[in-house]
Amino acid sequence: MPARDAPRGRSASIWDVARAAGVSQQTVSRVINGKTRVSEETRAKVQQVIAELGYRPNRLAQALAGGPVRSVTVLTSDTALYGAAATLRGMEEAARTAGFSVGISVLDRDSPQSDIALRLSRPGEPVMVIAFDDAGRRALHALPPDVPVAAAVERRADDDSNNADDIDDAGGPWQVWLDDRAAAAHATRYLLGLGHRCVHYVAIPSSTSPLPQRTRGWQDALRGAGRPLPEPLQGGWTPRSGFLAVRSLLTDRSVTAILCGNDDLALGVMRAAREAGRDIPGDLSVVGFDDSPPSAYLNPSLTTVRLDFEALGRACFALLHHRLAPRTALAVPAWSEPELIVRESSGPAPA
Amino acid sequence: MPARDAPRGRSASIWDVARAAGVSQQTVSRVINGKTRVSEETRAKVQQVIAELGYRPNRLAQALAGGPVRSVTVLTSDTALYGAAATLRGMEEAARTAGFSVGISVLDRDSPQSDIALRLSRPGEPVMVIAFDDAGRRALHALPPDVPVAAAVERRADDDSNNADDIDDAGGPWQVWLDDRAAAAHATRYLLGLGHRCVHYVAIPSSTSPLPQRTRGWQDALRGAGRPLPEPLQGGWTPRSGFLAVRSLLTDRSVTAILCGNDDLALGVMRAAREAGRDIPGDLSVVGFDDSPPSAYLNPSLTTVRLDFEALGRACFALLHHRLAPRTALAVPAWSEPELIVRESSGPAPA
DNA sequence: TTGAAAGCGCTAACAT
DNA sequence: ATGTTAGCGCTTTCAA
Repeated sequence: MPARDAPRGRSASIWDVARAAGVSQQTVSRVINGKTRVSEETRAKVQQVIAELGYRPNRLAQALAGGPVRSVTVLTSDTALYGAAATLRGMEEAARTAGFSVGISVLDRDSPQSDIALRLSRPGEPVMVIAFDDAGRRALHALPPDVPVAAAVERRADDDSNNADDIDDAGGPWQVWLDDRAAAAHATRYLLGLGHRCVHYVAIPSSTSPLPQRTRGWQDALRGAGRPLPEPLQGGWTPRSGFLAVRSLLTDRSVTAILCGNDDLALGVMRAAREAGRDIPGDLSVVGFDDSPPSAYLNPSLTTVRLDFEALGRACFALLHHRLAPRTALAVPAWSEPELIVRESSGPAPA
Repeated sequence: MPARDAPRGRSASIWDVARAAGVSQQTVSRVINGKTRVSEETRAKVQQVIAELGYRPNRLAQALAGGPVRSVTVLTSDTALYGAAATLRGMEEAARTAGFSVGISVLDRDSPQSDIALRLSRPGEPVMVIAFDDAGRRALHALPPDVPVAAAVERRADDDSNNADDIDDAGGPWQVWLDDRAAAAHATRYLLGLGHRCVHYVAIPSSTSPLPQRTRGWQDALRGAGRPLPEPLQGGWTPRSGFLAVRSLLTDRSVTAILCGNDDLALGVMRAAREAGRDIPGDLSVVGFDDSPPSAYLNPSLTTVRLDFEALGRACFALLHHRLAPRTALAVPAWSEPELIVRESSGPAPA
């Protein structure tokens, strides 16, 4: 066994452990990795030395030497948004539980796509993309082909659209999504069921063109009920954008129900309603999307669609994990279907 | 120059570039790192080949070979909380801008401290800790001594406490914090100035013992005004905990002003007030802490203390960066002082 | 200005 | 069951 110096300033390496334990460096490696080909006696001795020296394996070196992949980078575009933040939490938790270290890289609105590869710690580094919006989606497409990737996306893969522009399986089957479309339709039907003649919609910016899933679901329900389709109002991600989007609309008293692309928009809409002298839910019903944490405590509390972002994030990791190390069966944990949570902000249409 | 095979499946390495460019591997390294000792001609040639081959340096190998440190791991305990999430955003942005890759590891409520070192990708990996709460603080203490660390913490280093238990400079000077104490005092004085006899306080869980900064600031102001000090009410992090904490208190009509440890608590408090038939701000003033995004749009909109978490995160990285590579001067970007944002939820004491 | 050699800490393949 | 060897892709010496 080649002699190595004792640690001098630098922290203990696998060689230091090997020398102190009187075994080869390779045996230490076997112990670290839980391989079976080590006698109980030797294993115990090595682990004792590891504890004594405070040895911690260098994951960089492990990865470089071709060890199993134990790291993943998450690309996401705005962690200030509840959906992205919750999805990230789910991904991080699942990855950490599986022994992966998690890198995160936030996409600027206008970060050049050529940068994407440089955010990875090495060629071939596995990646998860939170691609609910356009920045995420562009990043997903800009990823080099040799990168193993799984993504949480907006649209469903089995979309029934005829629009060729909308067909896009660049991510292959390695995608997970929530059924926004059905959820939006369900929420809209709920409002129609309350007697509202029409339901207006304030849209979030979307990654899909021409029509995002939530917008489609809303249209599905209106069409199904034989109602006219008003133009969707274009909002952003913030309460302010919701506020601005509906301000003029609210002067029209025939508008009695508004579905919002997320809870923040709904917050702005409710504010605008208050300033317009509208009563919620007396003469205006407002429904949000996401069930972000404050929603249950707003005044009035917000009727909204609960989406299981955390479980979606966990499932996305499970998908990636399976892609990296296919085991017997692909076991992706299930996530809950979107669920309408009825609270105070919605009620029967005014007489 | 030793011959190497062309890339076969694996992506291009520095050797592939060297061979294709007809230079040594070392010269390619110089070009990558922007060293000056390369002729213009050679540099151009190498860069052209790099582009042709789609070569991307392997950051793992760079780090392993003793290159400059270009990665950092953030330890944080609950990214669902606005303060932690905003601080993380600031850290990530600053780090990415400086060319660092960012790892993130979320601390469980009861993750064993022995785990901490294993979350790092290598011994000596630099770390930032978001230590606003107890989990973060314990992680900060559990970090091995050879780890370069900077932390965003709750308490100020120059605390005037006499309690030895409270003195703790384990993190050394590599800490940044917001002046919670002064801010809480300011908010409390603001309420007293509106004519309120007393101000009650609903506390967030805290990393410092026995008394967290916000609680102290609140007490400072009450003492300064010669008012009695009610027991602080213990809340958690959620609206629900705020709701539960004050429910019984609100039956007492002499309670006219409540300061909350964060905006989520305030949300729950306002809900409880509504259910108790109290009018805000007519007969009850509520003030929050953090200025989280929804606050401006709540009903009523929330008077709160704005804290510049993102800038704090950026400053924390600047500190760490300087620690890793001391340059001429330590230039830590300034962050804003806490600022009271007066909105609709606070007003004069009832007659 | 450029090249060659050594080695970062580890794992895999092949010994024994 | 354990040891030896050869890299992983790069940066640092040191030489030319």
